Amino acid sequence: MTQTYSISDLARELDITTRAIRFYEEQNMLSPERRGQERVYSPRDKVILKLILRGKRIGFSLAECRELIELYDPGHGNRKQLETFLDKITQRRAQLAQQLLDIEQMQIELDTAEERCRTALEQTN
Amino acid sequence: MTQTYSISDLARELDITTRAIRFYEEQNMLSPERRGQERVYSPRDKVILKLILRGKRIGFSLAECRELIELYDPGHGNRKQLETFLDKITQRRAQLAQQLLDIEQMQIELDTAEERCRTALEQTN
DNA sequence: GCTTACCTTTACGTTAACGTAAAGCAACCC
DNA sequence: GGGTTGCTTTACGTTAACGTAAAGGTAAGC
Repeated sequence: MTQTYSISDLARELDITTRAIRFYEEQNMLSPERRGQERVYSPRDKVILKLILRGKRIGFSLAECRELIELYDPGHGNRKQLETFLDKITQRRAQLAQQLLDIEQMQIELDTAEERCRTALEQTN
Repeated sequence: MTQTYSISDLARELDITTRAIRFYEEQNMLSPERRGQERVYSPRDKVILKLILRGKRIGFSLAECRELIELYDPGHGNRKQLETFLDKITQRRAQLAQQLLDIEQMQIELDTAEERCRTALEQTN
C-alpha cells in the first residue's frame, strides 16, 4: 500500500497550520481523498505542498505557485495549452535568473554591512 | 551640485507609482528633503528605493527591507545594537542560502517540466 | 457515560501593501 | 484669466493569505 497522511501529520511535518492546508485546497491546489469526512493525503499531495512552500520561500504568490503545480503534470493539455506552458516556463526562468542576481547583490551588501559593523564595533572598544 | 529627483522622476525611472514612494516614506524608509511643499530626492534616496525593490523581488516584506536599510549605515549604533545587527546579518545570509537552494531546485523542475511539455507536444503531431 | 483528541464546516477578522478618488495649491501656456 | 500639468494631503477601498473563533461529529480511553 502507498503511504497516506492525515492533515495534522502533514501540518506537523511541514510546519504549517491545518488551516493553511485547507486553504490551499479551497484554492484548488490540492484535492485529497476522503475517508468518510476526513481528508486523506497521498505522497503526491505532499509533493505539491512542498512545491507551494518552496515557492513561498522565494516570494511567489499562491497564484504563481498554482501555475507551477499545473506545470507539474501537463499531460492533459492540448497543443495551445502546451505552448503557453512553454511560454510560462520561459518567463519563470527569467524571473529566477533575476532573483539569482538580486541574491548575489544582497550577499555583497551583507558583506560590506558586516564590515562596517565590525569596524564600528572596534570604535566602541 | 549633487543630483536631485522629483517624485515622478523616480517613479518613471524605477517603474513604480508615486503612491508607493510616498507609502515607503510613511513607513519611515525614506525622508526626502522639501523645497516648499515638494519632495526632493537625493541619490541616496534612490539607492534606498532600489534596495527596497530588490528586496521585494526576492519576496522580502517591507519590514525586512527596512532592516536591510538600517544595516546600510550602522554608524549611529551602540554596542548592543551593532551586535544585534551582526545577528540579523547572519540570519539573512542563512535565508539567502536557502533561497539559492530553492531556486536551483525550481530550475531543475522547470527543466523536467519543459521536457514533459515537449514530448507531450510531439504526441499531438 | 464522560472526557480527550482529532476531525469537520462556516464565517467573520486581520495585516500588508498599496490603489483610487477627492480636493486643493503653484507654475507655466496661450 | 482659463486651462493644463504636476505636486500635495486626507481618507476610504481592495486583495492575498491566512488567523481565529464557534459549533459540532466521531472514535479511543477510563
